[in-house]
Amino acid sequence: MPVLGKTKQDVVAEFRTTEILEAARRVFAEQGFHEATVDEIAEAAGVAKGTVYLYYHSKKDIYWAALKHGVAALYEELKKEMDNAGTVEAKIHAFIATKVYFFEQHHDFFKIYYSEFGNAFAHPTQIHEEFKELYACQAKLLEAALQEGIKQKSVRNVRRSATASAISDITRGIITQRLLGWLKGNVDEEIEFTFDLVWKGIGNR
Amino acid sequence: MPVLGKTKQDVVAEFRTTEILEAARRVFAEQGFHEATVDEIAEAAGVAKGTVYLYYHSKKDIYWAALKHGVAALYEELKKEMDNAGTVEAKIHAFIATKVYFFEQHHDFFKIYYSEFGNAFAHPTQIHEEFKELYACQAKLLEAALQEGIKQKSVRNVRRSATASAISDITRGIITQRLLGWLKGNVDEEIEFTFDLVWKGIGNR
Amino acid sequence: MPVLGKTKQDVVAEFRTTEILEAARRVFAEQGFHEATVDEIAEAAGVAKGTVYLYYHSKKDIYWAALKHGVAALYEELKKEMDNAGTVEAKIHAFIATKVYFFEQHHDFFKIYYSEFGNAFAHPTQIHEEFKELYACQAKLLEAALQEGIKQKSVRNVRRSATASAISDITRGIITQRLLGWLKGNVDEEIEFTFDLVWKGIGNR
Amino acid sequence: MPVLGKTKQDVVAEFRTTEILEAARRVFAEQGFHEATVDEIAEAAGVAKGTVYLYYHSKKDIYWAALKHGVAALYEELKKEMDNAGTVEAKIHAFIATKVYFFEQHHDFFKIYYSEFGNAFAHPTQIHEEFKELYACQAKLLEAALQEGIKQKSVRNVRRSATASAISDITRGIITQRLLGWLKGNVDEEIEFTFDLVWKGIGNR
DNA sequence: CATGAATGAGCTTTCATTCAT
DNA sequence: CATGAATGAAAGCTCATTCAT
Repeated sequence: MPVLGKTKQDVVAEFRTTEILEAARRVFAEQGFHEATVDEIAEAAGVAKGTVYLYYHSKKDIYWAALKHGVAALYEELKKEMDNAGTVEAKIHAFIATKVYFFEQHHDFFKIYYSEFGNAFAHPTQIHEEFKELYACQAKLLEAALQEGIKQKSVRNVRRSATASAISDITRGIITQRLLGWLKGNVDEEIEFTFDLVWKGIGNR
Repeated sequence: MPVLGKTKQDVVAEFRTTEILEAARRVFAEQGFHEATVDEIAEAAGVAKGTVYLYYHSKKDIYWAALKHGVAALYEELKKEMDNAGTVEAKIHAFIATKVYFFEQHHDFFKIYYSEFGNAFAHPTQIHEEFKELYACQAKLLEAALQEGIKQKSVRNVRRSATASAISDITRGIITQRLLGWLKGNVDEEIEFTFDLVWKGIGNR
Repeated sequence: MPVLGKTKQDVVAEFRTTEILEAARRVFAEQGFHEATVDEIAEAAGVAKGTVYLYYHSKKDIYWAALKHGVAALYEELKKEMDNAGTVEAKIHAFIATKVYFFEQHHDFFKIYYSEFGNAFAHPTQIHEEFKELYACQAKLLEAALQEGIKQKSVRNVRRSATASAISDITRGIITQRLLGWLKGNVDEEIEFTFDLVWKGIGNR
Repeated sequence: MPVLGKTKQDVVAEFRTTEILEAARRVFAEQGFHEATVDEIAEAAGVAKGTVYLYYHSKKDIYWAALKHGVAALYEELKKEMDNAGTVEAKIHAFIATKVYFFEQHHDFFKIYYSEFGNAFAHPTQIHEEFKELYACQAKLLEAALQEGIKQKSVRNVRRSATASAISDITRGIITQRLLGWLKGNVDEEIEFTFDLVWKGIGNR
């Protein structure tokens, strides 16, 4: 029966997993972790509550899976776009633009992503260790670009780690404000402005 | 009986209020809003559960009071330090330094402060409108400094609002990383580095 | 100091007791026993909560005192009016009329009085034994009148106890309906109608 | 799977609903609405507390359901018996007898039923509006009979509404006294006596 | 006597999780 | 595999009662 490495059951299982994960993202984003109920997630996924527990051990598990899934997707996109960019300048621009665009398209996910930072303080459990690692991967992309720029003298000899964080923070700031409705206007303008600020801050001369 | 405007009862009431508020800050910081129980707060404050409700109407009330109290204190300090600073450059430096120092001394509060942003997305209720306003006051301090700088030509003609946010975001980033233990080292160095980055980014020439 | 058998303290105590009792009647009538709080009663009486407990042992105590006080007053009035009435017919008329008038003037009390019957089923404790006795006194007034009527042959040889109850029940029915607003109109008409019904029912020929 | 219009689940659900309702009736009757706890009802029904909430939204809901259920059953019986009675005299006799018998068999329910009147004064909320309507249905049965009697001249031209209430009140009085243990004896005698009183009161000549 | 701050038992309701079908 | 009825621990909040002042 198993053909091409995937049985019919595997396919169904994958389908269910994805279905539930996407439902979870929507629900968690709308309600937050605590206000969301497993019932709601199940309903949104079109399955019974018990079925959810066949694929995930607990509510926290679902949350963590949704978070991980999104972070991985973001990372993939960031990596792809930065690799495609030729110059260091272009790479940093790509980082900012890609992240902003990504979250513009996944508001739901950003809410989860962001609030995880908040929770990370509260419960520095193992779950957050993993989150930290995923987050660190993103930073490494930026750090590598900065390193390259410093070598080429196009970037001042800034502390890479701290600078990478700063860029991430500003970028997140833009998204935050757009989601809260404090910043309404053209996204591209926002991106250009931010990049300009950053580049002036770190560029040589 | 009432001497100096304060009766003994006023003193006790104030004592209790403060006691509970500080306990709440600790507990909320450790556990987050939802995980924290009123029982825990009461115990931490050394009073019975019912007593907590004599001074605050609900769990949310306590949380909001703790948040407001801290934000107000931060604002006062920011205002004082920025007013004392002579030049625009000094004002912006003061903003960054004061905020970092403040949270270095009030880790508990930062956790609450920060996670409030996370919640703000999920439930844009009235409580968050008020939070937004308090937060906006901080931004105004920075915007005013930037405006002055632009007039004096010491600052490029950047968009004040967005720039103010960017500065706030970077600053918060530093604190975040220090709290998460991702950034261990001399605070002052961190501050100088950040200020340098910012000033290079926005300064003329 | 004690003059005329009453010290100043006795006077104050009596004043407090009455004050609290009347406040209790109002509050219990408005909110029912369980919804009413001792705080409300104290406030309505213009004293502190602790003071209430100086004069009554418990919330139930207050309730019971309010009930007893009212029932006693009603009994006094019934007895007076029935004694003043010359004929048996007049006595029975007086019973109905006096009771209706009494409750017209003491709506508050009726609510308490009435609901006590409801509670009497639920908790046939000692408190209700006493209530039963007080209630029985009223019945005896009627039974005596009926007995007299039977002797004089103006009343059929009905079973006195059951008939007395029936008269009480109809009378209470009128008041109930007036309080619930199901019966709006002239009270006197209502009384006459009821008396007519009763007298036809029990009268000879 | 669904056979005869009822699936197995429907049967179970109906069973639970009934089970809980009957348990509720017992507990409410014994303790009264406020003293009764949902825990007790659950235990009496042999289910966990959470299960109760699967079938009823709130404690009030359960109470109201129990009340409605009983009132409806009483109405059905009254209607059936009165319809079966040929003469007006028989109809009125049927009303009294049926009501007394019904409550003799459902003491629990009477306690709830009765105390609802008490509560109706205190909180004239929507729930009591509905109760009033159900109660009014009973009155209409009697009024119709009286109307017929008046037409046939077997009944004096009494005010139907007030008379119907009076009959209800006396009937309730009998039950009350039997439940309180103030009246021990043959039920039928009691019924006959009451009917006699009523019929003498309203009958022509 | 009078006060009212403090207490803590007790209540309703929710919901993550389990498991028999 | 899928279901959803059943569970029961846990939490926020109230309020009768006490007692130090």
